[in-house]
Amino acid sequence: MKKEQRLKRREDFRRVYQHGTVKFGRYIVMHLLPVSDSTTKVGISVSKKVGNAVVRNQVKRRLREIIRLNWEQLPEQHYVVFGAKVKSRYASYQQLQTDFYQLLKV
RNA sequence: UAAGUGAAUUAGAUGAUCGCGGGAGCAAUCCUGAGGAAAGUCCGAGCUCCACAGGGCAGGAUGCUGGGUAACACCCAGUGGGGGCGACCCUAAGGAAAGUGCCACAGAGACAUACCGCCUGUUCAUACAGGUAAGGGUGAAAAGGUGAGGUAAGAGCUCACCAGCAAUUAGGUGACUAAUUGGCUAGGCAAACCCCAUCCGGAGCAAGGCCAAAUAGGGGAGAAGGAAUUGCCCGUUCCGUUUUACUCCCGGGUUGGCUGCUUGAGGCAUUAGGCAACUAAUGUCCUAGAUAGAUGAUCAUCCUCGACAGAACUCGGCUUAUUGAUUCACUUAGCAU
Repeated sequence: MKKEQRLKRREDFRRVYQHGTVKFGRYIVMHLLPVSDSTTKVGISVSKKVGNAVVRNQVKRRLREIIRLNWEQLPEQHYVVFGAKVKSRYASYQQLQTDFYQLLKV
């Protein structure tokens, strides 16, 4: 994931949460918002409920890896925010990946 | 061999593919990239800004001695006390004749007191008066303890030993220790207030600096005094008393980029000093700097693959969490020689 592919500003996150559509998976939550003036950007959110800093980092890295390898499958010209559910701390890489594919299909 | 005590080390490795942060380079590419606790934010400093002639009070911290350090509540070496057969471990350990306060329940009595008992006197007797801390009972704690003498009964009343106190002498830088002598003595709690000694400005990298953008030069109230001296007072300084100083309230705007940002009371080795903590000299090494926040995924091999856990200005400590090993020194018990 390059820097320009990331969603950074607090304002952008708020827009996606307020106006976007939501899809729930087993371990992940996906927020989608179509935008006209930008390419696709992705943000990851892992709350402190998931675990301590080590656990949160692990979940973030796995999600980032999955997103990087499947970048082509994401919709174009969208802001996407992935949120990790509390269960995700027990999920393996494969489980997260299958969850990710299912969310994209729906 | 078993049980144990005290230290120290390590924190998976190697290779392949894809991928991320930082640095160098025109580029290809190369180099580099989390911990022993990075944690808790509990102490102490550096650094930055604010304030600062000075004095006093309040408040806080520390509390056996000597040393180490930039500093500390930390470390080292000792002293006293407590625990363990021992290696060793624990210890907020100044002052109780400056004052105040507290000592539950029980008990006659918790700091000045005779409940039972014992003895003496008066009395036929009950009872009363006096003496008495040896015995009983209560309690965490009750007039130093044990033995002997002594006495109406007793009591450091007398003596011996032990404990405690004071003085002298000796040793030690000192906490203190030892010996001798003396008078034989009326609790505990200061992690209760307090007293004594020593030390102490405030806020923190979202500190602070630069650049850019944006908004505003506003409205209302108080007002002859106000502000600074970051708790208070004295003192000092500054501004204002002609609406304009100043204070409070309302309203409006900004939270982008660069910098601070990693070379430091730094690590390692040798030598010298010191019991040690540590210090000095010389040589050598450069080892993260992100900002929605960089270390992952998959596979193979080795030996079973591991716990706690993720830098956010930087150091020195403390405390807490924790797996599997390895090494060294020592103690006790048993067996063999």
